Amino acid sequence: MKMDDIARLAGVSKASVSRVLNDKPNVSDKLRKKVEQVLKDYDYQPNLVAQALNTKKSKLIGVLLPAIGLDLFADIVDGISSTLQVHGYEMILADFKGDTSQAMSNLDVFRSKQVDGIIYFPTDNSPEHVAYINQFKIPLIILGHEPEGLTKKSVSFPDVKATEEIVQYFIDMGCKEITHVAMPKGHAVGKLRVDAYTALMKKNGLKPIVYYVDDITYESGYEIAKKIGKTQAIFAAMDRLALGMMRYFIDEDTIADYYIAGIDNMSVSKMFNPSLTSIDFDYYHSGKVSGEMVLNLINGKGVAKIVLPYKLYERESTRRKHVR
Amino acid sequence: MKMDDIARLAGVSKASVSRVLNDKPNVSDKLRKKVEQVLKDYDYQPNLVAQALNTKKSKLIGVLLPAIGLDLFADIVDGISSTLQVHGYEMILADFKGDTSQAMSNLDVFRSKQVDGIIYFPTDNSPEHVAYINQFKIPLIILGHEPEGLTKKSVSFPDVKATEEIVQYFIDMGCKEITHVAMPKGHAVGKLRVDAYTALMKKNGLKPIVYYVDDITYESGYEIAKKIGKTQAIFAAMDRLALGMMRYFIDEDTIADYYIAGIDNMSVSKMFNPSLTSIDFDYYHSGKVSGEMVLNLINGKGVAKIVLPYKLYERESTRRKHVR
DNA sequence: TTGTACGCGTTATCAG
DNA sequence: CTGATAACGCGTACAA
Repeated sequence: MKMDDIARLAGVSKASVSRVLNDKPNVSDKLRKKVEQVLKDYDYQPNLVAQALNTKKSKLIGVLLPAIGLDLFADIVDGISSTLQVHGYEMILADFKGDTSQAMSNLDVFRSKQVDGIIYFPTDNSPEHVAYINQFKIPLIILGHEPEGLTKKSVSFPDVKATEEIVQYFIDMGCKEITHVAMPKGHAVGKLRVDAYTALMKKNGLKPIVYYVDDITYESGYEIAKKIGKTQAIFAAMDRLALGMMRYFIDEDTIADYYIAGIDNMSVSKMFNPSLTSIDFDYYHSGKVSGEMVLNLINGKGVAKIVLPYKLYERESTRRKHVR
Repeated sequence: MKMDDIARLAGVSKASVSRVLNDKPNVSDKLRKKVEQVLKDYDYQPNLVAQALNTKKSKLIGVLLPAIGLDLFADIVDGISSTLQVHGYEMILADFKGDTSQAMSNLDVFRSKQVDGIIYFPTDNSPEHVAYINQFKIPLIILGHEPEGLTKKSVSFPDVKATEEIVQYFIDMGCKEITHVAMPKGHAVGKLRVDAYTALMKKNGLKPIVYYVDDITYESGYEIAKKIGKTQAIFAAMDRLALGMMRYFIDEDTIADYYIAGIDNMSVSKMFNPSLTSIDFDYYHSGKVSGEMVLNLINGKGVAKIVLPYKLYERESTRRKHVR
C-alpha cells in the first residue's frame, strides 16, 4: 500500500495525500477527510526508506558500543533508547567488541545507512583514532571520556575524580598498601584509572601496585584475586572485578582481611554479601544525556560537552563489621 | 560522493560503477581497475537507503524487547548482534517496556523502516495479540515462548520443564513447603512458571504458595522477602529476585533457614555468597539462534521452531553447608 | 563489454 | 487548493 494507491482510491493526486500525511496547510477539509478515511481503511504505513532518500533524514541514530553484554552498556542503551523513543528516532545498535578496526567499519556502515547521528563509546584514545573521529561529518557524540585533542562534543564520566576519591578514601582510612586491579591493558578508560591511581599514590608517597585482568568478567576477578598477596585495600576498576575477587576471598575465608571498593555501582553490588563500596556513574542517565545531545546536534542547536557527576556509596566491603 | 560522481571521475557510466561495486561479471579488467581506483581515492560509501529503496532489502532487522536493561536481554542482544554482524545485517533495537500497545507501535515503525525481519520477545500472550502477530507480513521470529495458536516460528525457553525440574528438586530433598516468588502479574512468562509450579505442587499433594512482585528488581526481591513467613524452600522466578531476597535473609541472619533457587543463572549468581542454585537458559545462544532463524526466513530457507535446552546448576543456596 | 533510461516511494517545486 | 513532474541515489533491463 503506497501513496499512489491511496491517491487512486481517494480519487486525488499523491501530492495531496502527501500533504494530508504531513499536516500541510492549504488542504480543503473535504479532501483531507476523504484521504484520512482511505488511509485508515487500508492501514497505510509510509515507506520511511523512500522518505529518507528524499529528505536526507533517516531518523536513525547509530549507537556503537564495545560490549553490549556488560550491565553498564545495557543501562546506557536503556537511557539512549528512552530519549530517542520520545523524539521519534530509532537506534541502530552495533557492538565492536573493543576492536577499533571493527569499530571503524561499523562507523562506515552507519554512514552508509545514512544515520542522522552517532553515539560512540570508544576504547581507543590514540591520536590516530581521535583524528579519525574528528574528521567525521555526521553529528557525533563521544561517550565515556574525552580523549586528548577531541574536537567533537563528549559526555564523559569523571574517571579521574572518582578514582581519586576512592584512593583518598582508603588513604584517609589509614591504608598504606592499596592495590589496584585494572581493566585489560589497552583499554582507554582503564588507563585513565590506572594513571589517576598511580599519580595519587605517588603523591602520597605510597607504592602503586597494579594487576591487569585479561577480560572483564567475574571469573577474571576471581582469578586475579589468587595472585594478590597481602594488601590492606583493593581498588578494583570495575565492580564485577571486585565481586569476583570477593568471591575468591570468601572461599578462602580471608574476606575480612581486605578493604575493597569498585567503580560502577552495579545494582547487585549493594546486594552482595558483603555489600560492595562503589562509585556510581548513573549510566542510564548518561545514555539519556548523550541521546539528547545528538538530537540537539542534529537540529543545529548548540551543545556543550559535559562531565557527569558521581557518588560514592560506602558499604560493608570497607567496614570491618561485615566480618562474621 | 555518489555513484554519478564516481562515474564522471572515472570517465565511465554509473552502470559500470554499479557493476564493479557489486562484483558483476562482464566488466573489463581495465575498467574495473580504473573505477576501483577512483572508489578508493574518494572513499566512496554507497547510500544504503537508495539501495534499499531500489532492491526492497534494507538489511535491517528489528529487535523488540521488553526491557533492555535486564541482563538476560543484554545477553540476547549480544547473541543476535554477533550473528547479524557476520551476515551483514544491522539491528534496530527497541524497548517496549512490557507495554503491548507500545510494542505494536514499535512494530509499525519497523514496518515503515522496511526491516527485512523481526525478532520479538512478547510479554503478552493473549489470543488477540497472538492474532495480531500471526497476520504480520514481515519474516518474524517470536523469542521467549510459544503462545497458544501462534503460527509464526518461535525460539522458546523450556519454562515449564525448568520449573518442574526445580520444584521436583525441592520435593526430592524432602521439602513440603515450597514457596514461589513470581514475576509481576500479567507477564506471560511469569504465568507459565506459576502454572507449572502450581500444577506440580498439586500433583504432589502440596499446597502452592505464590507471591507476586511488582517489578523485576533486586529491591522487589528484598521487599517481598519481608512478607514471606516460614517456608522450607523458595523458588524464585528469576535470579535477581532470589538474590534480593537472599540479601534480606542475610540481613536478618535467617539465610540458613531457607533453600533457595532461581531461574536465569546470571553470571553473578555463582559469585554470590551464598552462591545461588539456578537454571541456565543460555540467553546469548538464544539470541544467536533467533538471529539465524530470521535470516533463514528472509532467505526463504525452511526453519523449524525450536525449544532451547536448560541446565540446573546446584550451588550453596540449596545446601545446608553454606550455613556459617 | 559498456552505456542509457527507467523505476523504487517519497517530498518539493511549480503550474493551473 | 490541487495536480503534474522532477528529484533523491541506486540497480537493472535493454540497447548499442
